[in-house]
Amino acid sequence: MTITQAEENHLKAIFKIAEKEDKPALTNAIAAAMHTTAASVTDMLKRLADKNLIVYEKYRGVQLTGEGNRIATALIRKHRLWEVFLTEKLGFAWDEVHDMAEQLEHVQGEHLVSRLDTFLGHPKFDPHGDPIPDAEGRWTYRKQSLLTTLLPGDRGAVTGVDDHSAAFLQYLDQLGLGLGAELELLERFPYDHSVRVRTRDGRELVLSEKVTKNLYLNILSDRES
Amino acid sequence: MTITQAEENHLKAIFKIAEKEDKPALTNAIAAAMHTTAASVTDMLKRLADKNLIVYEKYRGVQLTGEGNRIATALIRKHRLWEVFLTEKLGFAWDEVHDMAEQLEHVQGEHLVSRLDTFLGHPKFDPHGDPIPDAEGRWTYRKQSLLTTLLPGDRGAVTGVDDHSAAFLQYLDQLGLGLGAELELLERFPYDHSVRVRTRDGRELVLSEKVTKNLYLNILSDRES
DNA sequence: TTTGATTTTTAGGTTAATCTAAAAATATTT
DNA sequence: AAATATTTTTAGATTAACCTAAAAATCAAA
Repeated sequence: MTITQAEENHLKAIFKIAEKEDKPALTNAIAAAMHTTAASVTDMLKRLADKNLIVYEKYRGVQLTGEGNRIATALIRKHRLWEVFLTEKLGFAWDEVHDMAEQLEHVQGEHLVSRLDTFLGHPKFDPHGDPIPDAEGRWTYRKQSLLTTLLPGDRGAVTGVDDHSAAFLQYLDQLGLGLGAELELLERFPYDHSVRVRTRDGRELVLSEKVTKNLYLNILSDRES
Repeated sequence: MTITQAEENHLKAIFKIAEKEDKPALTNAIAAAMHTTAASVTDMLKRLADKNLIVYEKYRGVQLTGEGNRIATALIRKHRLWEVFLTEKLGFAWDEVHDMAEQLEHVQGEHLVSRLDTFLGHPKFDPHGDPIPDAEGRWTYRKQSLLTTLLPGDRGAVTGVDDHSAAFLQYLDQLGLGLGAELELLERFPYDHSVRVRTRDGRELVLSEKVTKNLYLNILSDRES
């Protein structure tokens, strides 16, 4: 049975929504993610259900079957590996690679993914810090916390972002807060939930709530006090 | 104006047919190259003519316009650069890369081709010895002759193939006649147009007409006699 | 718990890209 | 130059993937 690109993309969207919200994906949510309409999604859901890639109950949302899950995971794996290629090998910035990876992930070829993986040195995370599932679909987990959850004195290194927009990624670049950047939380401002931090090179920055809610860090040690 | 993948593929087929036959491409020839039907091609030709990518005269065949030519050339450039990537970087054999490159050539992205080109070191030929046009669409020419045209005593190095089938490429691998392999023509057999050659490492091979008609070499020196 | 709002589905298109079968044009051969 | 063969086009379908507008189902709230 052949799976089209549009079908693959819908499976990926369903996977991501179900993962984030931890419940069946709803038609509207999928439509928003795919930039299409609810009617188009309903159409597609029927097709995916016919192919046993999802379990679809009218008006109740959808869940991936084992096979649907496998396909979505493989697609995410390919997407993220190509993102690593584009940044590491071709020198693109982390805010430029999404659209290209979106196309590259659909390229089919015996051994293509595994050879790409080997060529890249079996990376575990993509340029945005998102984990890359292995060939068997296993995920690498790690402790990371939103910057909102840190307390004054806590230090951490940037491990990922929640907002993947080019605007946010470029802003982080401007601030010198790429993946791996270390910072210490100096102060929290309850008024607007902004925070003051100190970077490794001694710069002090004030980060808005919008930033702190979208930045993940792994905590390096307890607060110094 | 958007150009679809199917349209791009037809332009490429038209380019290759017109180049090889040195005259307008005919409907049937395009259909054969695209593995579709004459009726489908006629349909597509109308669409391409509407977009001013070809000059189409009913029953008379088609030629590319300047813009059509530009698109076809860019596509061939991308295809061949990706083939270099797949062989040089991912370790695929020259008979395995065509189908993947066929998909990769359609991936769109600002600077993607130029960065790939740079990453690969601006290769001038693909893994089959076919020239890679530069960013401005300029081709690299070089002298090469079909093995059929060599005379006893002539020596040459393999520069390319006419038949790109996996079967032929694999057979050449078996014979140790990859790109760059050197050989000397020892003897021609008029009966079946086969030839006897000696390879660099002293092996003697008899090559059928089917092989000699599909193998290009650059002649290294005049015959020794 | 009925009413109003929201979400989802259905009904009925559209477009690109294909197809087959039949008609028309061109080419070939006697 | 007719007759025949071949090629090409037209006519009419089909399928995937979308769309809008209207109907139906579910949810929220007075």
